Amino acid sequence: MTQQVTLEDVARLSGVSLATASRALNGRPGVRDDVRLRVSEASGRLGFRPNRAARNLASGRSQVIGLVIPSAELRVDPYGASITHAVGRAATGRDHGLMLHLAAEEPGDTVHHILRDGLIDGLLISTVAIGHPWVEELVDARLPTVLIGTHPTRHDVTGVDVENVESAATAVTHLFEQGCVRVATITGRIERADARLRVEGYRLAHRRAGRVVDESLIVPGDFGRRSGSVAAHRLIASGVDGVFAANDEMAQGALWTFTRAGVRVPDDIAVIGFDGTALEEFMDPTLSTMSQPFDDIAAAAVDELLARISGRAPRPAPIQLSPELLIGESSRRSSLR
Amino acid sequence: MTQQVTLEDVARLSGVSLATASRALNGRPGVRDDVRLRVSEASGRLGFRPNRAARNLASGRSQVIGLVIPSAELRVDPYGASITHAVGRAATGRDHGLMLHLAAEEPGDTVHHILRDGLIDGLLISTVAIGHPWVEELVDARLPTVLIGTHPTRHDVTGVDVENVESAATAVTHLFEQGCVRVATITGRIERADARLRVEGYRLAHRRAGRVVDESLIVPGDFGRRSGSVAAHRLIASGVDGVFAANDEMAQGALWTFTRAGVRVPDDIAVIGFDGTALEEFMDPTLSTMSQPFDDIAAAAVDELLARISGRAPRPAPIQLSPELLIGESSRRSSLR
DNA sequence: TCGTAGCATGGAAGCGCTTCCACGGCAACA
DNA sequence: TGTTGCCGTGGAAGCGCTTCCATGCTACGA
Repeated sequence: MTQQVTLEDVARLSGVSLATASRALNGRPGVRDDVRLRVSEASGRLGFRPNRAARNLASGRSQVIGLVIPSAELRVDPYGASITHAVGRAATGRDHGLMLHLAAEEPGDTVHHILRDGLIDGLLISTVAIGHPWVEELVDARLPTVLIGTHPTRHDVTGVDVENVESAATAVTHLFEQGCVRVATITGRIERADARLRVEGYRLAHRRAGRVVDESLIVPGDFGRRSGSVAAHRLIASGVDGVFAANDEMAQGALWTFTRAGVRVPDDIAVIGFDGTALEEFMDPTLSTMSQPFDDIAAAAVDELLARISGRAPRPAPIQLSPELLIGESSRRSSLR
Repeated sequence: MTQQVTLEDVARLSGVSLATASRALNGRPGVRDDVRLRVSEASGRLGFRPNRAARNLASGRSQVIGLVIPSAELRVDPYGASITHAVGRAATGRDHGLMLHLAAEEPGDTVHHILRDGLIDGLLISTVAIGHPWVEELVDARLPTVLIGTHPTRHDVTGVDVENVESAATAVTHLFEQGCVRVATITGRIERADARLRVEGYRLAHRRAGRVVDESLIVPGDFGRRSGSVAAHRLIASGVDGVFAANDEMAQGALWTFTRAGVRVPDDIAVIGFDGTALEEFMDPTLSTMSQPFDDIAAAAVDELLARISGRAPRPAPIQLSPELLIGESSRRSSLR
């Protein structure tokens, strides 16, 4: 019903065999130019749309890649939307479709679905999903896979990520440069590699500045807005004058708490986040952040995945990109410079 | 490579024919219970994963539906993420995959991609995409389609939406109840049906309250945060004490402008939005809104689409759901009650 | 002039599954 | 006991495409 014009029709109309018609339309070599033209013209005239399923079955490739992202992330964290968006663009730009797999909490079920859904050539797994036990199963399945993010333990699979340590250090150093002397950090879920690496960057910045880290200022969070708010509460009494939150959501939560508590940002406490998901405009104050190059990350991830799918598989090696320091009002202390 | 266990292996191991094995695994009638059990056991033992492409080719169904959503929407408007998320859940819950189609600005290309991608059984088109000229092409393609939202002109295709007029009226009435006497509205892109319907609701509320609409208080916006901010600027001098924004993004933009300008919310001006995409917590002040039942919308849309796919196609009729009034600080005027 | 390489083309075999149809066996009926 | 009918099963024909292989042709060099 949806399909009726088949390759055979095209072949017949252009007076060639199925084989030739197929070759002509797929740009395979060994077809005379005039024939190719005739076929493609016939195809156009008939409104031929190749049946993907058949092509997939015959060729073993579907031209579709999957993206696994935890259900909750897409809903509440702009990071998920940003990544999804960027991956979608990247996939489309490379003539591939994108199957979205929302990973529920229940483990096995998801994996089963994804693998059974078989019709994907490869899989992209978002950071936020890494650490879920079922991710292991996926990675172990014989399906080309690339992570978006850094896996805490496994190095047998390629991950594309921002350079977390150096970026976090940049953020903290920026606070130092604004005159902050006592800088805290609100961490992400510490099981996650990126969360740990950002703490490491926090330490690195201190080391570089010749300062000593006050361990009590490393406050655990979970990347959620609420946890940023809670952490901020704890920090108000601790005499800090700068806060580096491991993502923008927590930074926003902290900002909210500070504002409510009458703490002036950035004058009393300067704040900087990470990700670049909070629109820099239309917040009060606008948020400083390390903005992730989502499009570049997605492009790199998709390219890497396609390479693996087509067998051009270099050995797994992390790909790292650099975020950009965006200075907003939450950390700009003109008075203190 | 990714696939090696075929139905034939399962059939052989369980000592039945392909036909029976297929029937057994698909729950088709006409298979003795013990045979069915034997087959499913063999399937499990071999780790059989049916090849989707083959199944699709043979059955003509792919168990995959597509979601079209404008590229930009997913990135900047939480509405897109919310819808995508909800649809993903709904599709998965009904044992269907979800292909994500990010609609670029360029028209033809997108359509071509989507249709060529053929391997979807049906299509969901998000509100935000409605109005784009290429949507017409999609709707006209012989592919089951359901809209999420209301199409401004076409009624030959089913749409699932919130009851916009009544909901908008509820929001505005709520402002009246808080003591507002001069209420403005910031509209969405007026080409869109929902934008128009919400203005209609705004008028309806006035009519019900026996008030007359001041046309100058109907300020055009485009659903973007910035336009809310710009509109708010215009409104500050107009002596309004209440604003109904056609979505939360614009409400947030307005809130930002008001706060910057020293206008107290809700005391000077009360604000209410629409959508429920702004987290009600962690804003200052927290935003009142008409919260859309995203999950219900998605479920209804997917169900409707699946019905059409399987031929159980009732004639196109809009399905309408009701949002919920969530009262936040931006409109709660305890002092005035 | 013949042999041979090389190219464009067609034939046909699948890819792995679903499903129509025919068949054999059994129970229920006359 | 013979007939009818149903149920469970297997055979086999595709679904629409890709691709291997064989074929015929042209063009070239010997």
